[in-house]
Amino acid sequence: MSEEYEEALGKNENDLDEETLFIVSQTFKALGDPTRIRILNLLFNNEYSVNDIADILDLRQSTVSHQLSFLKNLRLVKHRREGTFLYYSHDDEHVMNMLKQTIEHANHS
Amino acid sequence: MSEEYEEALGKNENDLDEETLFIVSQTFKALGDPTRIRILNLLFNNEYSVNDIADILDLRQSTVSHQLSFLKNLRLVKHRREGTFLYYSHDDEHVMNMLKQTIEHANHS
DNA sequence: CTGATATATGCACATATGTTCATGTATGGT
DNA sequence: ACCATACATGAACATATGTGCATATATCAG
Repeated sequence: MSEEYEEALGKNENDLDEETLFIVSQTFKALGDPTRIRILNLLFNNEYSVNDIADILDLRQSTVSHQLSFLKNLRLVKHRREGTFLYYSHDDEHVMNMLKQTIEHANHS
Repeated sequence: MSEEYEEALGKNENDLDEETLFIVSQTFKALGDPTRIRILNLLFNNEYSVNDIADILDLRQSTVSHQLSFLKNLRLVKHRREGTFLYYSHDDEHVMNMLKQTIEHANHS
């Protein structure tokens, strides 16, 4: 048994509390789906309505709406109403930066 | 129809190619599970054998083994053999940095 | 070679997830 | 009030995912 092991056992200094674990996993889970990545990637520079997103990415309206709802619950996107239109935009700089970094990291590999 | 929309339609400058999409989503998916987060978090500073990890995190040996296999396929961890023991350690600084940042981000929120 | 320990792996199972269809709600125009 | 358009939502479905059991493989000691 290593000393590191003995050091780790008992103390849960090395482990994460349940709430942190939940928030972190939810955040990454949001970025773990191709459709949501495409949507967030589209929102990097501009805001778009639900139907705009569906048309540009060739997705069903309901699919986009469900995913935007998911992202909105996690406060990764926000929206602004204009008549019957809802214009969505990103709302978490930290997450958007991670996404950008990872996309770049993936592109030159 | 917005100008941004017209700008985006047709050009897929705004969309990601399939391979990038796959790599990025796989990477984030790896971080989207509480068990894998706990394992990677444990590996921040030290290497541990499979049974060490199972004992410390109170998980089944097969669960840990399965998840390490998952992480190893994505090159997020590597291992070093010593007799019958396999000592696992992290193998992707970029991913570990993202994890650390996100944990800190979650903790003071 | 045998036994003991450490780890990996295939299968089965329960649950989670993503998409679609159908329909509901909301807003504005006439 | 009615219709048209934009979006949301619930249910159903197929697929993906995480875990556990049982078993296979690997390495070493004797």
